[in-house]
Amino acid sequence: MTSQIGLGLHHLKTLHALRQTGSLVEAARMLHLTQSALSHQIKELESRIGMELFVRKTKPPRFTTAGLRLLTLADELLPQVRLAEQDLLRLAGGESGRLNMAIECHSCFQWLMPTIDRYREHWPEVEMDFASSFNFAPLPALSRGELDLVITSDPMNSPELEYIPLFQYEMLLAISRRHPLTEKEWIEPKDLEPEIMITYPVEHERLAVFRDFMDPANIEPEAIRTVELTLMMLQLVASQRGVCALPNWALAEYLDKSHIQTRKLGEKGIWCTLYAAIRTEHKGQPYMMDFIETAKETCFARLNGVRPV
Amino acid sequence: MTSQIGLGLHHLKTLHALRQTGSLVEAARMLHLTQSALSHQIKELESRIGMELFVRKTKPPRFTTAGLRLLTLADELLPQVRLAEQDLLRLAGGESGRLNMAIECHSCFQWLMPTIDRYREHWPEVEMDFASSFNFAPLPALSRGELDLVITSDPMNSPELEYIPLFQYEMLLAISRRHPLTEKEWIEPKDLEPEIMITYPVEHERLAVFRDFMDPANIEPEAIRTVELTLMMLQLVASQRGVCALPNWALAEYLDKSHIQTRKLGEKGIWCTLYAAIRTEHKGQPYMMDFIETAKETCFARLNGVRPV
DNA sequence: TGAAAATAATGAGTTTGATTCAAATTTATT
DNA sequence: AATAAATTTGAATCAAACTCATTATTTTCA
Repeated sequence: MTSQIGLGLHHLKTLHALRQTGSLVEAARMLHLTQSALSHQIKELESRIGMELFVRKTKPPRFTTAGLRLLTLADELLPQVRLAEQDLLRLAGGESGRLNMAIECHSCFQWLMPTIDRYREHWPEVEMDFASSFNFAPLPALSRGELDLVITSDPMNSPELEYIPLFQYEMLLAISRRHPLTEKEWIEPKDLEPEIMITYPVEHERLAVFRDFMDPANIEPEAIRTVELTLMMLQLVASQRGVCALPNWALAEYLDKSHIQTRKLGEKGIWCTLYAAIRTEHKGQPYMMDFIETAKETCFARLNGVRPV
Repeated sequence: MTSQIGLGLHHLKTLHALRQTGSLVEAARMLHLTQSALSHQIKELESRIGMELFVRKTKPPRFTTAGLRLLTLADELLPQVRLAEQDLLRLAGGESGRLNMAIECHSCFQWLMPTIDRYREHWPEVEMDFASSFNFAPLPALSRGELDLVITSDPMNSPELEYIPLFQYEMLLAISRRHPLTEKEWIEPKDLEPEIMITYPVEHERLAVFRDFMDPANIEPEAIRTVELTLMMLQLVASQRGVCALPNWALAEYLDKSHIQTRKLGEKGIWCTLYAAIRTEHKGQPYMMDFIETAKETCFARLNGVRPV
């Protein structure tokens, strides 16, 4: 072609990720590349079209007209590419699998439902189901083949299981805005000693507040109260009946509406990784990997505060 | 990304060109690559998605479902990419140019009009005009700066002019279907000695039948009759008033309707290249190169029998 | 404001993937 | 069956894209 810019899909993916994350570092993590790679890539593209694509001086980068034009293109193309690739996978993979799921992290319903909706459109023949029981250990069930996919934040080592990281999130403490701890920038373990902790009804070790924060400091809360629903937890917190630790993205939508504030757990905060656990034999299966891919995309698109890998 | 096929725009361009040309050789020429490159490229892609994209055993390749799916994608994406690149060029290039055109090949109106229509949508500020006079030499006018673009099939050497090849076409002899020469597979120069040649009213040397076919064999036709309109030429041929030589693509649409047949000129046929002539200073100017690009695309899309470069 | 941390840019070197070349193989043509 | 055309293949080449290590810039916060 004569008037060639030499635009490639990777350019569009980069710009797309850059807008979504707001920084090269994060975008790079999302794309499994180095920040340097993206920097070079964009610079090269800019030199070819003879213009800047975004203004670097601002914190979330501000895109120029040219950059915005390419983002528009990315928004048009990438989904179409995605659909085509799904179609090809289905054509090739052929076999329709089974997808019995369970979640360990109860807040996950929030993004799991939209994920399933999107996924079902392209894999109509995949049989999906939920193991909704609250009181059994999903990972052993996965090993035994009763389940096919488990969303979990603490991998349990096993040769037959494979853990694919979905994203990272921060565990925050939710407190009433009238709570004395609002005075503090971040929470120390001993701050929680006089508090009533509201948690999901799962084993102690499964909860990151205990496992990664209070237990290491050898601190116990005044009391523990378990509730099954996130919304109810927040009601209790708002009405000063206790405090609770929840993922930042699960809290995000309630911060404005309710009388709740959040604080970091420890100076650096507690960061967790959410994984999709599957049996090793399923690794690489198109219908499976595509579900995970869809899940990731859904999360990054809908959840505030989550980070790649 | 997890379930990555690694599809690239170059794959889509290749498939697209393959469908348009019907063979790897031609597709490669269209993309300015070797046919080997395309072969490797496709094979690699096929191995990644685990299926064949087209059946090679047939003359025009028959695409598989997977191949068709990718072609659908190509039809969606490539135009969008094209538009975006045009927008970027315009954003960058800024200056709106002038485009005074002239054609030496009279049949060219057929594709020039659609080209201009498409082009104007994206370069509304470029001022376009035609030098429609039939009896002046366009190339000198181009040198003098009176024109900006000339469509010609015989370049005249000059340091300040640049020739960009658009496509190749075959010059065919059009004869009545009751004409005795229909007996022959292909035409020899001496076959034309007793014939009345119908031509456009331009200089003898400018006509490929004479320059490349009869002159070298030192043969003259019985008589020469000039007409300005292609359609009238064909009417005369059909009613046995003479024969004429025209580009294959100009003839294509009349072959079914009228009582006309065509024959190759010489065993191998006469192949001509059509060029866009511009002043060297304009080479690389976005608005100019993009016009030429649009012209090429229009031709390949609308004209039967033309070949890349 | 100045020091430390985070983020981005840069240059050199490396890797990977894409392309070419030359030769072999297959397919079409006479 | 023989020749020509198109395609495939493998090895070598080339260039784009990436990483690593370093420097520069920006942001944060004491």
